[in-house]
Amino acid sequence: MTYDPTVYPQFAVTVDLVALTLRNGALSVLLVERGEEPFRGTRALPGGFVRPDESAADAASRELSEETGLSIFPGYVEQLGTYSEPDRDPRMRVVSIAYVAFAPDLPEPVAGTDAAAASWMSVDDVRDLGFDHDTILADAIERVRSKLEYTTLATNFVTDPFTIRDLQCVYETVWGTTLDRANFRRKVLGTTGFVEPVDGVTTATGRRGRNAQVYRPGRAESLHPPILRAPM
Amino acid sequence: MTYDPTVYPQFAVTVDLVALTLRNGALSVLLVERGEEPFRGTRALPGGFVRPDESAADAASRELSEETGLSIFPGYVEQLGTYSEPDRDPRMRVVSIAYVAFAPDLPEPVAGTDAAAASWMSVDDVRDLGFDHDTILADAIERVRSKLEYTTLATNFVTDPFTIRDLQCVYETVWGTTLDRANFRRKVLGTTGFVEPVDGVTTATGRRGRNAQVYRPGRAESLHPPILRAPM
DNA sequence: CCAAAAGTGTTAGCCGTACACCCATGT
DNA sequence: ACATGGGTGTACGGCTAACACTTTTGG
Repeated sequence: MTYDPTVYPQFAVTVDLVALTLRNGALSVLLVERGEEPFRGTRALPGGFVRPDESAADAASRELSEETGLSIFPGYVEQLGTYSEPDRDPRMRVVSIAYVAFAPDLPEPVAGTDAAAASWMSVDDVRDLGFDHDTILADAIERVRSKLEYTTLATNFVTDPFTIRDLQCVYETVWGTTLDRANFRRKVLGTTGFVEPVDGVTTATGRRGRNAQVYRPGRAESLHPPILRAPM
Repeated sequence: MTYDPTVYPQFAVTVDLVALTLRNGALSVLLVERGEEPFRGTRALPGGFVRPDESAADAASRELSEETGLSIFPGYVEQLGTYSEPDRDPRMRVVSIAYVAFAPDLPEPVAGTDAAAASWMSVDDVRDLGFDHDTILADAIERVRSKLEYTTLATNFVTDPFTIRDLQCVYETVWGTTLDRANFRRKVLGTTGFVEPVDGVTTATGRRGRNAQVYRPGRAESLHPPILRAPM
């Protein structure tokens, strides 16, 4: 035992953000192009250092606002996991706490702000991110896919008055499958607290076809029974 | 923007361990009694600093071996989450990565080693741990309860040749419920890859009643369909 | 009228639940 | 013989999957 624990080692601690949304019918992630070494010119997940007086969750929320250019980020954020391989950053020892954010379709980041370098990209087109961010992104995608099964997470991908069909599109896009319309409707409406109807019809304009009832998110957070995707 | 990101702040990084096992028919956790401030004399989760050249997962495995006094820890370890509130350690800024370990019943930690101060305690009897360890333990218990539903985690709580009944006891103990014996058996055997039969009967000695077929863990890691506990 | 989308009905099969029953073993 | 625990059978209710049908709206 040659290790002296009274002198504890020092680490830099960062947050990395996997902000997910649905854009153009594809699950999309917010990426930045790095302006400095290492990995200058390659894409990476947004993120930054945790400050001495804030929690990692606070740092994640702060960075999300800065990177999207929105004063308050309108989605749901949860911790994904922590990545701590000694060589994951070539400069120094960095431990990074990754967060996943789920948001409805957001405006394109505005030039002239911190968010200028940020842009949305379909997760199917993402390859060769800097650091270990390919791994982090893969973990985040697996997280969102499985959380759709047994939580009401899907409501975080649509804006407040939404239709059952909107919800179905979330499931179909994230899972890459198709679902039976009638059965999906019954399943959602049969789960108390998943959605609540708003007493007014919608989308009377522009579209063909009958107008749809609109809903808001309900109070439930977990689904009993779950909505299972096909066993593969 | 008065923050200078070129001078990144320094943190201490630790791992905290929630080692769970089944002892005397109760879900039990490994605890240590702290020998120094802060929280001297109170119980806490085992853990320690991450060293400069190891990942957090390596640190978790190393600490588990040291605290249990076993050269190799015979269970399954996974990351639980990271706890980073600025005031969670009164001495300094510490970010702690928590791990959960699931193990079959292990021998009592041996005196005269690092593990001397460690002991198993039923989670129902645990209160007032130091730091934020009550929160971490609660998160770990919720994790194990939900992972029983949709993964083969239960096999990590029993030693290699086990019976279906042994598995059922894991579920009943962790969930605090009772399950129908016949239906549980069919569910387990009907899930391909959950368990594999060993061609020999068992426990011919000591017990009353018919001898039970013994099984080993299968290759599957996830359960389709899941074994759902009652909706509460 | 036709197309498109929302909403409802219906049926057959599967699965979960509950419980009864038989088999093997030790006292 | 009997108690104890392993293993099997079965019948019923509910849920799911698949698909047909009706209703509403725009072109």
